[in-house]
Amino acid sequence: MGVTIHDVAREAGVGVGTVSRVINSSQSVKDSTRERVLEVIARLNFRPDPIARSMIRGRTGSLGVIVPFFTRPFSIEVLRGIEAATARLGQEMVVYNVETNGQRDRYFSELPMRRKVDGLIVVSLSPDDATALNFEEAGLPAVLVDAYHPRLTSLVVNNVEGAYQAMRGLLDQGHRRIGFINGVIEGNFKFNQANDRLIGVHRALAEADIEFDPELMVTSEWTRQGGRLAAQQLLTLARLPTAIFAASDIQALGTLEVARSLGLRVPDDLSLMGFDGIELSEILELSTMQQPMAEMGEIAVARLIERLENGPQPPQLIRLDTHMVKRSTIARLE
Amino acid sequence: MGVTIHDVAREAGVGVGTVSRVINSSQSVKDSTRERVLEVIARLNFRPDPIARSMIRGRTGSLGVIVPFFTRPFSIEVLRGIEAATARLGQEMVVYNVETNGQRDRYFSELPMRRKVDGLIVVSLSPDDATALNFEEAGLPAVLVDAYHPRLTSLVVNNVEGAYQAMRGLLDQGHRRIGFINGVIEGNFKFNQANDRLIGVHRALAEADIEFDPELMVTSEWTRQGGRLAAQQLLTLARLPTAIFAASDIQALGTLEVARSLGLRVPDDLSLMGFDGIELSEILELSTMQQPMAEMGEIAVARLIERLENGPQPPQLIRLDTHMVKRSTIARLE
DNA sequence: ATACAGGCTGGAAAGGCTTCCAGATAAGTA
DNA sequence: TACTTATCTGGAAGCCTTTCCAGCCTGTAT
Repeated sequence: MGVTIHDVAREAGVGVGTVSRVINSSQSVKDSTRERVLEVIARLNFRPDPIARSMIRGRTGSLGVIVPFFTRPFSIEVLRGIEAATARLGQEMVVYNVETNGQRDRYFSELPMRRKVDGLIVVSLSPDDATALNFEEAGLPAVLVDAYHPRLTSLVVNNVEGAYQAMRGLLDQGHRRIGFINGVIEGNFKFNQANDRLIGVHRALAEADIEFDPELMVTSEWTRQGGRLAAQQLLTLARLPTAIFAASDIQALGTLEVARSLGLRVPDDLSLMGFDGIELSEILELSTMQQPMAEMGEIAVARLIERLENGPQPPQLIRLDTHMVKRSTIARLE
Repeated sequence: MGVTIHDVAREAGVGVGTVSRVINSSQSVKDSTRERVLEVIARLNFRPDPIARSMIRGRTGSLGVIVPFFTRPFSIEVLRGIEAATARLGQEMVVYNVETNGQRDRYFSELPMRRKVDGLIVVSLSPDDATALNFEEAGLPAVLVDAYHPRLTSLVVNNVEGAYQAMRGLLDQGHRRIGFINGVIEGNFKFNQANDRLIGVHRALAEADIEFDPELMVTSEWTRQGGRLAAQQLLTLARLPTAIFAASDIQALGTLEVARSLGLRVPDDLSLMGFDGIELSEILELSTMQQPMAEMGEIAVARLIERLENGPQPPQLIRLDTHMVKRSTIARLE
């Protein structure tokens, strides 16, 4: 315990510089010397202290992830991709969970100061201009996943197109009266997925020449309970929708529960389409729009590391595709 | 960017020692001095570098979690508790996911060397003696969750009692022919939850004066697919069981799926009892034995921090209780 | 007026590594 | 043999804090 580079140097009869060069596999060390040092390192079971290393290198070897409600299936899937990529690259992943606006703001403003992580991945949260600038000035590379800011590399799914296709899936089965449960607009931050999905819905409707009926659109939280509340509203309308598109699988689950409790059979009485493609959707046999969640995590790490190795890069907007996975919650309307 | 304690000292016309004392709120600083320094700190937006700090303090402010398949619902729930506790204490949580024995062994042997975390929480993995000793010698405090080692503080659920009660729940409903799907024994490591649960099953059976029928006990992996395989075996027996107790909810899910595909109605044709109490069990209306997962995570952090503050403590075995939550997958056998 | 205790303060040392510069050695050239 | 060049190597400086020790300055007791 506590064996340092000096101990190794003394024991091997060389200078500390040489030991350092061996550790960092610099080529300008004579083979015979290298071997001697290596032998001592092994014998003493020496490991360079990562803290001292970061101290001088200015890199910690850790990547931070700021993620709201990290136990949400969506977050978990993204985290899975991030973890896989960081582990592969010998980096560590530290997760900053946010459940309140206060927490979010604190992390946004504090993290750049304490340089405890080399880079930041922000999931499902779009920083405001001041925050983005702050990241930049502090020299903390950041990439966004499922969120967007013009100054930061952002990974998003084509929400407009995804929602459009989801609606088309329903429309193509003959549905005309389709409920839409959207996610609630995020705090005071600008960009959000919800808006794009709404646009896609409108486009599909317009294309099918169906007039948008406001009472068919309900907004709720991105949760099971939110889905329940929204479905409750939709499924007690005087004129029932024959299908519902929920902006997330988790809201679709809530819808499913309400439908069941109301004695509505899915898909016979009600067709249902989700969004995300979390594992639950498979278990529930829920039709959905699949997002490449883990892949987004992996790409985010790759971008971050690239930025770390090669210095500042122009921000990039990376748009990935969703695809429909048809399961058994959709039926043709006779 | 890059403002150090020296800059502050110069700007405030004091020595670095004084600035340090102000930062660390030592009381031996004259009020007038303190204010002057504080003013400069605010003006320069100075934040002490956490790396330099850990360098000298020997504490990093991070806790590591070694967890197998961290996306498993069980792991996530434990992680949730850990995250909540660490965040509350201003610590960071870094997660080391393990998916192979190699990974596990590497983390076990490497982590104590690189002192990147102040302490370790090991979930669902029981270290062997050499590893436990290694932790000790390296001075890395570790606590185990859902795992056990005599030299380490361990948090477990009363698996014997839990399994016993689960079986009693079934027995009390008149079931006599009960299948048991157990989890597979973990690698070459000694302690495991599976064994205890088996003991509980035996006890309940013995008490009910039922002879143990080996063909009713199947072992599979702790996964959905494992559950499917086991259920497939159990539900194609010549004499079908009227109930099944699965050692985890996730295996119960697999069982549910096989039952459905075989045209067996749950609970009419087959009663089903799970173990864990993950969110999915609620969604599926699955009866189960609830473990206090998040709570285990919180307690683990508390113990670790206590150990960190107050120095070595004798290892403790903390046993928590499970409790039965009755939902709709169990019916009385007529 | 002198001595002394106590409160504050400055700054060197330490913590473990990497990097850079200069020196030493070996090899090559005239 | 004398001189260059290339290859290796040693060790000091530096990264940014905290801590410890010594010194300064008051105010108080004698």
